[in-house]
Amino acid sequence: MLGQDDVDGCCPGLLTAPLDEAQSVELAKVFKALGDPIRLRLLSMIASRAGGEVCVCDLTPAFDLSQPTISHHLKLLRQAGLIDCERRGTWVYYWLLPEMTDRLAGILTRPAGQPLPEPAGTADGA
Amino acid sequence: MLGQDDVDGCCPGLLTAPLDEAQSVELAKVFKALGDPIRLRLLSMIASRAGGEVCVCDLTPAFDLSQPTISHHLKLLRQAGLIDCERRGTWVYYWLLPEMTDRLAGILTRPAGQPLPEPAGTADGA
DNA sequence: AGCTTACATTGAAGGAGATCGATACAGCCC
DNA sequence: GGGCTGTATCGATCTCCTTCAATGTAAGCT
Repeated sequence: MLGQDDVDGCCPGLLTAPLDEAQSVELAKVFKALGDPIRLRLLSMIASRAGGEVCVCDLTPAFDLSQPTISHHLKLLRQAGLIDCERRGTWVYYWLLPEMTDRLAGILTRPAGQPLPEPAGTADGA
Repeated sequence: MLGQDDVDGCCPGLLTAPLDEAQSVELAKVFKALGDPIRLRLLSMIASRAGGEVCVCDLTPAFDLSQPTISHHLKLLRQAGLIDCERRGTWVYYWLLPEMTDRLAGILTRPAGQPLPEPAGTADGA
């Protein structure tokens, strides 16, 4: 999933070559998961946790939303491959899957040797 | 916009500290703009263009969608701060705003000195 | 077993987003 | 000016997403 082909090449990049249709669909799923304030806050709370994992019981009360809603958002983040979870007794713990965020960061990073010209009509423009 | 406070600190990070509500709302807008296959392909076509800019007339025929739909997606990408455009005669040219993608990449990059433990029950777990 | 707590799933309601046809606007050409 | 081409906006429709209350499931406790 998510353009595994590219990973072979080490530096895929949304920004260096046009994405094909299948890649864009896979990538969009992950970005869509990040495209919600609640999920972003959930992810940041999980990722920034010292021990590396957070109990749902610590996440839910931080929001003004019902418990099923939080559970739903966590599910979407998990389906996007951004986090994973494990039940431990009564509680469920979530943690970040840094592989995915690393991949996204790489996809959004342009290789150094590719400066953008300034086409905004200031240099050679009109 | 988009957590300008953080930029001062140089390494904001979704992954190092919990996002506050306002930050998450701003960030979510940008990720939401990326959360669509069409917009991802548009962005990659624009960003990977050699000259740094693309004419809409080169973008529209690459998709099986109507011209207003492509225009709409370009507008969303522009409102997200990911691209900008300029009319030049009859045609309109779009280009990437690398500041935004750089910022996103930074936000998704964890500082080196913060290895994640593996809580998945393989080490000390059950 | 029965009760209680923690979390997930289901089903429904409301709102937001994607898409299109029609139309408006901007600039070129005759 | 009149017609033509390229692009944006408008309005409507349809689908998807967010949210909740209700319910189901898993685990601990008495």
